[in-house]
Amino acid sequence: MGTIRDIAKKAGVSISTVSLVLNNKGYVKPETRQKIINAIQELNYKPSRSARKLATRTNGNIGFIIWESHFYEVEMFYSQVFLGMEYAARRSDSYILLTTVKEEFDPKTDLPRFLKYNDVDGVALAGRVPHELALYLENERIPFVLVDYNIPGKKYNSVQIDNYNGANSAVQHLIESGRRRIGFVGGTFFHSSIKERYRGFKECIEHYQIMDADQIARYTFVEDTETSPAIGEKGISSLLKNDQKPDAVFCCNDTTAMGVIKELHKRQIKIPDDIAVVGFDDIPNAAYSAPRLTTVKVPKLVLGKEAFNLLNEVIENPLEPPQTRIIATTLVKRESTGVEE
Amino acid sequence: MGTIRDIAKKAGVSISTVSLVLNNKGYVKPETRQKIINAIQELNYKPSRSARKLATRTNGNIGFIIWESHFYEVEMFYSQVFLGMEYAARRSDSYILLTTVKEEFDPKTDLPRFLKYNDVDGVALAGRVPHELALYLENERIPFVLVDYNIPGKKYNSVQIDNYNGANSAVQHLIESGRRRIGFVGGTFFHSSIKERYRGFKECIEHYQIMDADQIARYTFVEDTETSPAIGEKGISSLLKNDQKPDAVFCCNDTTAMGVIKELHKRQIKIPDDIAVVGFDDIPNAAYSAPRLTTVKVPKLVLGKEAFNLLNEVIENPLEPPQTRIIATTLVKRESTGVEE
DNA sequence: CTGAAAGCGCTTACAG
DNA sequence: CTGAAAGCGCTTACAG
Repeated sequence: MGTIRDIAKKAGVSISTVSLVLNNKGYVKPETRQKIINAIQELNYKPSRSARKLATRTNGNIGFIIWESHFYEVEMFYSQVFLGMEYAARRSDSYILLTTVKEEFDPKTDLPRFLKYNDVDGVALAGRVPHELALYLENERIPFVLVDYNIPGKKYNSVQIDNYNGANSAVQHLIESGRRRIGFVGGTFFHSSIKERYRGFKECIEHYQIMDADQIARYTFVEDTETSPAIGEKGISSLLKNDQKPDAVFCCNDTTAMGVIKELHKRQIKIPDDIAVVGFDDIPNAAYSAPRLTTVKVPKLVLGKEAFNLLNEVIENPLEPPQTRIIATTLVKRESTGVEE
Repeated sequence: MGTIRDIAKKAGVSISTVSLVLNNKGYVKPETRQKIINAIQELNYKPSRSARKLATRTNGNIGFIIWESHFYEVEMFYSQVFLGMEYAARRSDSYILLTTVKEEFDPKTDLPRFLKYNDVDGVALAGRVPHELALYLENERIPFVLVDYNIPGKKYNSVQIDNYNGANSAVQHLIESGRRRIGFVGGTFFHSSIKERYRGFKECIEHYQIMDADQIARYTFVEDTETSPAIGEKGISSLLKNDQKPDAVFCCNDTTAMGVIKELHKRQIKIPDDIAVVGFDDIPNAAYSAPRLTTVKVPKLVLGKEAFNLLNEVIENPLEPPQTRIIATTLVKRESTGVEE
């Protein structure tokens, strides 16, 4: 491989000059630059990352932390977010170190090793994470951003999905296609994103005045657990106990919607003829379920990319006030609402 | 944070001695060691990774490469393998750099940046990967291991699932529970693991002599594409055209089995009463499908851990002949074969 | 058992 | 426009 010194010798210049062209700094005479570039190519030279990082006193690494349980789940949501960050990182010279933390988290013993050994310039926290971890990062003044999550009562840098408007557009779509008794099925509001989706649902209905407060309440099913198909099954079963069956259901996410669909099948209730179903997320399965699921698509790669950009800004400029970046969603119309595009 | 020099000063020793205790090398008088340890704790000192890596001329990083399409798929298989590696890495001082490559791959333009810049000591290739990539690594003498894949005609270091015995035990289980016309549904044999599963299936049937070669052929459905539920649906539909319906199906993986189950439901064929179904992998869904799926469990975390261990051995000892490590599977009996444990 | 010194391969003022 | 020199924070023979 060789070192910068070999290049300098071969090109007949000093290592300072080589370093300048390596980093595209200062002004180097074109011929000199060319000689150096040639030498680099001939010797297939790659600068040592460690040496460079040592000299510049940076790490060039970014941490990506996710709940362990999310990694065991079926949904690929956070893998996609990671991939979005990784894509963005490819254009920089940083690497992303991915690791998990457990639900029960104590900074004293459970700190990811890149934090313990100070090997990252900043951290992205994906989805729900232990609050102790965020507090630790805040105290240690380690730059970080939350992705698709926020912590009540705290103002941190974060990248969020536009849950409110996403839900709003989904419900509007239902109303416009003639639905008048629209139910909601969801998991714990501990995730603010789900709370926001509910708000989007509720306010859209209020805006169009198709149901009164009492009806909304009767057509709302929320269980205080992590979302799952099981919630969907229970939820729709519960809504069906109303005297008048709902003619549409907005589910807090696709996973839940899958449960709803399963239960409706079981009861031989036709989708979308009897009841339309809408999800949120656009998981891979949504396009392949029977019927194919209308859903609010969350651009996960964009989420990751924005998280990367924001994090780097925070690293550059740690003293700026925290900001929130909102990522827009798009409604994907499929069979489950009967108006596939 | 401070540097090693601050510790030396505080403890009243030289930096050499601090380095010795940091690395647990040589012999340091207990009192001296204690003084140093105290200083480290008081100053909350963390050695600089870059400086250490520069001095030792190592990277301390390992690359993990996976097909991009695998990342978009529903299955979490390789995420789990990655997690197994990450767990193992936690006990060492290395980081794992995860990235993807596209299906059409040209080393000249598509090389992961950690290879381009020489930032890893070795690489794990997870699942099917471009052969050009493996050849590149071989030529460049970069240590690598294949995980759950191998390249025909090449002898590389690899960690493999015991597909043959896994399939064998699954089919044996079917035979022992009285099944006599056992079908096979699978995707492309390009993946040697699927070929091996088929071999395990076939040889088990031959061993028990429950079907002759002709029958085996008639009850085998293989489509030369990547596995998917769609293959399962098509496959079982095809097998059902036999005069005598099969009374069991061994699917090349759970994803395929899900398609089989779906199609059987549609045709109102009872599982396991009419037809028993077995999968392979034990994806999260397998335990929640209706009926719950009997399957061959692949210990993904172990796979990752062994890959990490083997890779490190290869890095230490690059000249050893390539080895293959086989990871055992276990049969998980559930409703779909009627003998849940 | 411990210290002084050289070296790892870069970057970055500072001269000129 | 380019070079000499110091420095980043470690490790590692080598003395003693």
